[in-house]
Amino acid sequence: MPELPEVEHLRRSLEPTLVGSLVTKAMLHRPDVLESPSGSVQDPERALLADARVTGLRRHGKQLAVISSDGRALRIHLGMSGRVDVAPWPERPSGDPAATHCHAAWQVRKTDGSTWWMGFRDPRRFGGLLALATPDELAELWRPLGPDAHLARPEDAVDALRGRRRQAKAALLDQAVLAGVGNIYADEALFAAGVHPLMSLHRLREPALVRLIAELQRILRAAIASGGSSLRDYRDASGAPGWFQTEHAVYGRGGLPCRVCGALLKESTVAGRTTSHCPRCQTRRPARSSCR
DNA sequence: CTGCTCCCCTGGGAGC
DNA sequence: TGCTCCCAGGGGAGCA
Repeated sequence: MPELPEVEHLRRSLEPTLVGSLVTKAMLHRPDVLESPSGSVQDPERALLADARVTGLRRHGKQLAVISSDGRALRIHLGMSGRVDVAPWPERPSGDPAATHCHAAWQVRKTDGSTWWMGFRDPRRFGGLLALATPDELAELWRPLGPDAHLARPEDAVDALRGRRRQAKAALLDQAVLAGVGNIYADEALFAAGVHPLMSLHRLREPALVRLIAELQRILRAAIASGGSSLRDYRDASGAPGWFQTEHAVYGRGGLPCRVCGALLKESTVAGRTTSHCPRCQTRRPARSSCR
């Protein structure tokens, strides 16, 4: 599961293959991973953009959408374990372990005449594909989401958080507040900003909110530049892992010493998710943060 | 509104 | 080597 940086890295790595290309074949191996806003899908191949010319790849938060010239779009959500792979056609041999849990596949032809294979794999099937018939349907789908955590202007992201009576971590994880932040980057941003995960946002002063967003966006940018964090499943479209996980200051480091102050990081459950934070660097009153 | 709990599903690692 | 238990990047539903 990929969070925003992994999805953005995927979007960028798919662009050279997909944008401008023609979808010459679409295959659905597992019907229940494909839905439409109304629920059922009558014509799976058309829903998967068969015969479409791809004009762009858009991302909002953790969701990716393949846009075609006739208005159709396909929303890809990776869930916890989703991946999209591309490889030169013909399709990888069936014995290839990389072909397991491949629920949908495409053949695309680039303008240079080369033919490529693309596959959507998702072992846990928390992700999925959603077929949109028009640009309006995509807009409607994304309307409930908060501003994209990476693309939003800092002041707009601060607006999204300001005044909410919620625990800071719960708010960051809520896609309707700010889109794209998941468990890793929520913990990392809170640590970098010196904010305790249980701190109520409405008790944060303006400078603390500004700092939280600044640190969050800085970390997201750095993670995107690193190709994202690879824990277990995540790989980009060419199968390469990211390496941002080596930069994690708190995520997955419960019980280990804080890299800033040396205190032992605490692990707990916040908003239903495993959370680690530094008891010394992340106070409930971030204005008095003792580190950095 | 907010926060819980439970559920969806498979695979990998730890411990016995 | 094999079994069981627990955990995992996400998100939605139902309930207090």
